[in-house]
Amino acid sequence: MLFKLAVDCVVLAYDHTLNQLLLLLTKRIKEPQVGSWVLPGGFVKQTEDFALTAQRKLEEETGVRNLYLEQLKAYSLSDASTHNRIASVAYYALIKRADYAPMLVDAQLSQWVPVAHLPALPFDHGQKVADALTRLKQTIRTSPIAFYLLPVKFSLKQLQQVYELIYGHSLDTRNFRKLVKGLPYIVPLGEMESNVSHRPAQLYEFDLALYSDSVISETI
Amino acid sequence: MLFKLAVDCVVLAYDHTLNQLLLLLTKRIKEPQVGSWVLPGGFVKQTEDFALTAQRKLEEETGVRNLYLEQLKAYSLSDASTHNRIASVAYYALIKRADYAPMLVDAQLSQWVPVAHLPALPFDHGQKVADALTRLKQTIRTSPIAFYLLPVKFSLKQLQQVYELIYGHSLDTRNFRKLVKGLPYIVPLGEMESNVSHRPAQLYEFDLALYSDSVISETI
DNA sequence: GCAAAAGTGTTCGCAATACACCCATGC
DNA sequence: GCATGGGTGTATTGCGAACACTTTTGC
Repeated sequence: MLFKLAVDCVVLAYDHTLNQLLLLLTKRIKEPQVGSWVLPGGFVKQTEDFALTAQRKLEEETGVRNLYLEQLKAYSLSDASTHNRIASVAYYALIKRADYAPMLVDAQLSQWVPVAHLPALPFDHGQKVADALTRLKQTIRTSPIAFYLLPVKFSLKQLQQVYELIYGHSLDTRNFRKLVKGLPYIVPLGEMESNVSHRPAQLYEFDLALYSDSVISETI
Repeated sequence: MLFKLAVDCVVLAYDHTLNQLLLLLTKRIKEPQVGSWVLPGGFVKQTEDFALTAQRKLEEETGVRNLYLEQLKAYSLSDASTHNRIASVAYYALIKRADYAPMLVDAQLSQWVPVAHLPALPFDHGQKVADALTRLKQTIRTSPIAFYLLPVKFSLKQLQQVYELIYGHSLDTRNFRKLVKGLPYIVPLGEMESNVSHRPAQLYEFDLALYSDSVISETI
């Protein structure tokens, strides 16, 4: 029994003006389900492993190279009617909104939709998105991946909002800031927000080297 | 590009006399690597989804029907030399040692090895075992799956040992027992251990219905 | 000066940790 | 009676949760 192997990507970004997590969808250009909005993805090629397929597809569709990419799991498509069945491996990716090259959105071949108001998706793509969000919730508790969604320079408010969106509930601002200030790898830049009609926020940066150090010292 | 799809199973059991987690290995009967010890598994058949393949293989090889089975992830085999490549989906399973029908062990076609002293495994099977143990560590923190490894009636000492083996470090007995006694779904039977040359231990049972109740009441 | 969001400390309760001795059985 | 593992309670500490006001900017 032989399979075609597809890779599907749940690509998430954070829009701080909307204060929403966004999911990237593309328009199908082949049967079945031509014209409907689905997860970006494609078939695994000769020399690729899955992760490479996912990376290639994402670079084609978003122009983004610096991203967080992690495999979710494999799904067997229920549609076992044909001779060559299709199986798919789902990945989820976190990208910075600003890095996204919008050529495909302009051509109406892709769009961002808020995960809070997802349309029904064909195939098992709805399930994959749900699984990705569950995984993200778990992973963000133990791993500093929020920074893949945020601009390089961000305010603590933005950081908090990302956590609130992913957890699905609000956090206490004072407790959150207390916690963050205890982390050596989230470093305040001298810089402030500008052009806001209220008190400007201090900007911060995630320092990967300091994070690695802190992980090592915990392990010892 | 077409693939053959294999399923590999990391099957774990607990032996309380050895106080070890055991991994099930089978002897390969085909090239490549004939005669070496590998994870049990097989190819996905026409009408099956992966989980079904895993279940079928496990029943063939262990005779066990009541088990915990969860997908780990998909692996692309690096050996991309041939025309039809092989991809594999790994599962991990927890079974009760006593349920295992030992016909294959007797025939020297399979064996149990302590996970603490694993031999090097061919292909990427070593990686799969490592990934399974990592996943198990995470899952056991939030989900009562230790009971799939234990006999129906078990002592608190046995339960503690399972947690210690999976976590990889020892736990404080008094604190552990205090915690367990606070759980409504771990119920003491009147019964005691027998034929032990020391004070016999109280036996306990995991009550799934009570567990479900407690999960629901937490959610409300 | 007013609207709007940034920023800041203290208290409380609970859960995790550390720790040492008596008990019941088989031989 | 002794060897072996079963079984028990208390005190301390650290961490997460709750909570309200002042500050800085643009207009």
